[in-house]
Formats: sequence, structure tokens, C-alpha cells
Amino acid sequence: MQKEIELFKEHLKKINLKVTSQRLKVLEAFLKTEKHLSCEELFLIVHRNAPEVGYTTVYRTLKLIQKSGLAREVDFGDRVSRLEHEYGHQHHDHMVCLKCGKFFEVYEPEIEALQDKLAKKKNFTPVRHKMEIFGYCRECGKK
Amino acid sequence: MQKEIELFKEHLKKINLKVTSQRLKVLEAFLKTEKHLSCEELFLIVHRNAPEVGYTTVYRTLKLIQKSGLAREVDFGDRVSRLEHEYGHQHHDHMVCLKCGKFFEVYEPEIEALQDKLAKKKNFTPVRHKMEIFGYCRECGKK
DNA sequence: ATGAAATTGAAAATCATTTTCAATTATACT
DNA sequence: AGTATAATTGAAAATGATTTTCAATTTCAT
Ligand SMILES: [Mn+2]
Ligand SMILES: [Mn+2]
Ligand SMILES: [Zn+2]
Ligand SMILES: [Zn+2]
Repeated sequence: MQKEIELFKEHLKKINLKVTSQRLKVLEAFLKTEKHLSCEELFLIVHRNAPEVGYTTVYRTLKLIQKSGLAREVDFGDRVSRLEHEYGHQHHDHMVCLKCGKFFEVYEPEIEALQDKLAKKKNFTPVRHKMEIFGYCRECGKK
Repeated sequence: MQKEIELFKEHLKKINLKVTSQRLKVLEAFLKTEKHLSCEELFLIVHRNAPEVGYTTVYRTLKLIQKSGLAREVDFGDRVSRLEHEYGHQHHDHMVCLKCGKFFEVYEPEIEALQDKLAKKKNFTPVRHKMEIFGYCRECGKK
């Protein structure tokens, strides 16, 4: 976790932003929680131990965490932004159950390779992609 | 276009909803515009010829158009819901340029097949999926 | 220590979308 | 054709996530 905190501080320095206790508290709460967190969920976690940190600051800090490369946004189509760990985590995509809402992380190297190939064929320089398969999980699929 | 209108009317009948001039006006505007339209964009188009149709009705009708199978929602990550034609159109995914915002429709059968295979492997029953590749288009990629 | 520049949190604003509700309209059934 | 009933309508208000505003506070290079 120290490595991540250092990377975050470096990122702040690089863009002339200041290291504040609020920002560190938000970052640490994010790092300790290995989940796909919405801003609100993270605010509630931070708020428990540090009620002095405002909602707005959590929002703003989450943007910084993303930009520092420690997190990426995931979008399950419900119009709520969620963050997942990026640093030290392999890229992956998701399958989302339309009934119970559970989701599963998936990674298929063959698909990843074909995506790059497809982009190249179209003279497109890929930066990132998003793939979500919606359907019914093992339990919910049994009708 | 008549075929689509018939399908829409059938869908309404099936769920005991009424055929109204407002709904037909919204549908026709959608069918005539082969674009990835947001609700607001479609409202403006409808409004030109039929200022009596309200914003809310456009929203509500778009939901019906989706449910009738004539359109599907696309999500380019900007928190705005857009609809594209579904009926008579092959499924496809998108590549979105991070610089100029242009997007391209892509279809790669090998990827589609692997997605299904992946789902099956996880005992997941796929219903639909979404794949977007973000990056730089041919023009913007040249720096 | 000092001061310029950045940060903060509360409240207000924004923006897409959804809900509410009283007035209007479509449709099934005389 | 007339009527009853349930659905529909549009304007306005509500919602909910996110963003902006701003005066007070804090950081950090000097
Ligand atoms: Mn994940
Ligand atoms: Mn498309
Ligand atoms: Zn499920
Ligand atoms: Zn471009």
C-alpha cells in the first residue's frame, strides 16, 4: 500500500497539487477496500473514521486517484460511477447478472488479442476498452 | 418503415397500451434518423414539426421503442443514454475516439464467438453485451 | 515565518431522468 | 354513435449523481 501512496503523492507533485490529510484518508480507504466502489460508498467508509471529510472532497479525490493510474472507472450501466483498483491488477472485463446484480471478472487473452487486431485493421490506436456481458448467472439462469 | 411501425403497434397492443399520435410521431422521427440519438436530440427533432409533443412523452416513448425491440441503448460513457436502430441492423460494437469524439461501428465474428464461449465456460447465460474500444482515430492518432 | 496558491466543506447549481397529477384521449363494449 | 374505463399527456416538481461556487483554511516553496 505504501507503493501506491507514493505513486499518488508523486502524481500530485507532478501537477502541482498539495498533499492533504483528507486526500490521504480517501486514498487509504480506497486502497483498503478491494471492491468496485461508488463515490457514495467510499464516502460512507471514510466518514466513519473521519467525519470531517466532506462528500465533495471524496468526489474530487476519486478523480485524482483515477488520474494517478491507481484506479479505473467501471460502468455497469446504472449511471453510477464505480472505481476498481488498477495498479497491480491485471486488466479484466465483467459479466453482470441481470437478475441478482452480481458480477464476475473475466479475462480472455484471445479476445484481448483480437480487439487489438481489430483496432489496428481500422487504423485506430486503442487506449482502453470496456467489455461487459449481461445475462444470467449460474443460479439465476436456472429460472 | 411500415414494418417497424407495425411491430411497434403490435408491441403496444400486447402490453395493453394505446396507440397515440404522440407515440407515432416520436417513433417516426426515430426511424427517419439513422443516428445514435440522445433523448434530447430526438425531442428537438420531434419538436420542430410537432411542438405539442412534450419532453416527457419522448422519454417515455423511447423506453417503449427499446422494449419493442426496435432500438437498443448505447453508452459511450458520458452518462447520456443514446438509442440506435436495432431492427434490421446487425449487432455491432463501437470504437470511440477520445480526441474528436467520432465513433465507428465494428463487428468481429471471432470476438462474438469467443464471448459466447467464455460465458458458457462460466455457466453464464448471455443476453447481450457491450464492447467499446476507446482510443485515437486515424486522424487524431497522428498526433 | 511568510505569502501566494491550492484546498476545503457546505450549499447551491447542474443535468439527465423520473415521478406526480389533473386534464385529456383511446379503445372496448354497449 | 355513445359511454365507461383505463391509459396517456405535458408541465412542473422531484430525484439522484455529479459539479460548481465561494469564503475560510491549509499547504509548501521561499
Ligand atoms: Mn473488476
Ligand atoms: Mn452503432
Ligand atoms: Zn444472478
Ligand atoms: Zn478522432
